[in-house]
Parts: sequence; structure tokens; C-alpha cells
Amino acid sequence: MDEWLEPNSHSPEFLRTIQSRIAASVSTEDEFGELETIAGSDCAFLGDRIICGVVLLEYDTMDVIEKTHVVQRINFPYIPTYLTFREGKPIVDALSELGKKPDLLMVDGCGINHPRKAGLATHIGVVMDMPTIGIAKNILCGEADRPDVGEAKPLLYHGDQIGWLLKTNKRSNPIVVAPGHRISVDTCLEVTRKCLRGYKLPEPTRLAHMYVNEIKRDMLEDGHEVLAEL
DNA sequence: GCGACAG
DNA sequence: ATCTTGTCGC
Repeated sequence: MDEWLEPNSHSPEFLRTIQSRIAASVSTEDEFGELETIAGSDCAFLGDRIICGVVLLEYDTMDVIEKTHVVQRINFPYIPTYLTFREGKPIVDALSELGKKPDLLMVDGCGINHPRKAGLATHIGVVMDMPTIGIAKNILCGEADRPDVGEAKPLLYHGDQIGWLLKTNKRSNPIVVAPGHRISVDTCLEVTRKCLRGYKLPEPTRLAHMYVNEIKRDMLEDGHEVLAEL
């Protein structure tokens, strides 16, 4: 349903209806085979444009296979719990430009650790019917104890575990890891840990973040006349 | 009613 | 997310 990423109405009631349908379709079971590739996505902003990039990696080595990106006009404001309607479409478009679909997508944002169980990673996972994991730098909802280095503490919400607070290294604040779609709470942590290379963020998301910022830098140097700026 | 609140 | 240099600490 195209409506689910670019709603005709921006009324909170309508948006919540879409999210409740997403939530009704989420699976937190491990529904995927052996992982050969994994992709990460992230977005940057410049003027009235959103730059979305996707980096495809080889799962075993974390070697980069391919990168794709799209630049679109921003068509929705940032409103907590409605991030999907701002970054969802661009991510799906950049993802569709990959020559080969990833076995799993790591998204910068929440998964089921969302007030209505429909974070960005979950929304994209359901719409694209693919396994996804949400990687956030801050908690949107839920509570958890502070993990020690290398440790993960359960993120609880209404008595249920919806993800983890993971401290990936000594100098960084813990990150929030949660299932997006077609993956369990335990497995999303396992996969995320295998993608760590000493940095705060797992490689898929970290490289996607660097990628979109490179593009943004290039846009500022070259033809910035395309931008509406202020 | 007040505060919190992914990017 | 974005505006931005240096600086404290391991």
C-alpha cells in the first residue's frame, strides 16, 4: 500500500490508523534464512531536501558491495512517533535502486520499541515484507538499566521486553537495538553484535551515516543552486 | 494539566 | 537532524 508511506491525510487519527495496521502485521519471529548480505540506511538534511542512502554489505566480512541514494523534497515534518512519514518513502526508494536486495535491513530509528509498536524499521519491514532491525541512539519509550561495556540490558515497556540497551564501547552512550520485522528480540541483538567493529554503531548504520554526509558535502561544494535553502 | 519524545 | 572548534580523556 503506497498510502502507508505517503498518506493523503496528515491527521493524527489517520496516521495512527496506518500504524495500528502495521503493528497488526508485525512478526517478531525469525523469518529468514542464512544471512549473506545486510544493508544499512540513514538520512541527512539540506535545505528543503532529504538525502537518503543505503549501503549493502557482505554479512560475514562487512565489506561494502554497493551504495545507492536518493535526494527528495521533504514532505513531512519531524514529529516524534511519526518519523516513518518523513523518512520512510526515501528509504524505500533508495533501497529499490540496489542491484541486489539485502537479506536484512538495519534502519536508523525504532522498531517495535514504539508507543504503537510501529517504528520506522517496523513500518519499512512490513511494507517491504523483509527482515529489519531498528538502531536508535536514544530511547523513545520503555525503560532499562544502564549496561556496562559490552553488555546489553533489556528494554521494557508495559512489562514486555521490546529491545535492548547496548553499550558497544567504553566511550559511547549505549544504543537502542530492537526488532523491526521478521526477527526476534534475541536474534536482533545477536546480529547487531556481529556487525560491530569497535565503533558506537554497527557497520551498516555507521557506513550509511558517513555515506549520506559525504553526499551532502559534495552537494554544498557543487551545484547548491538546486536548493531552495532558506 | 505537565512533561517526555527515534531523526 | 542541524548550527560548529577546540578540547578533555583513554
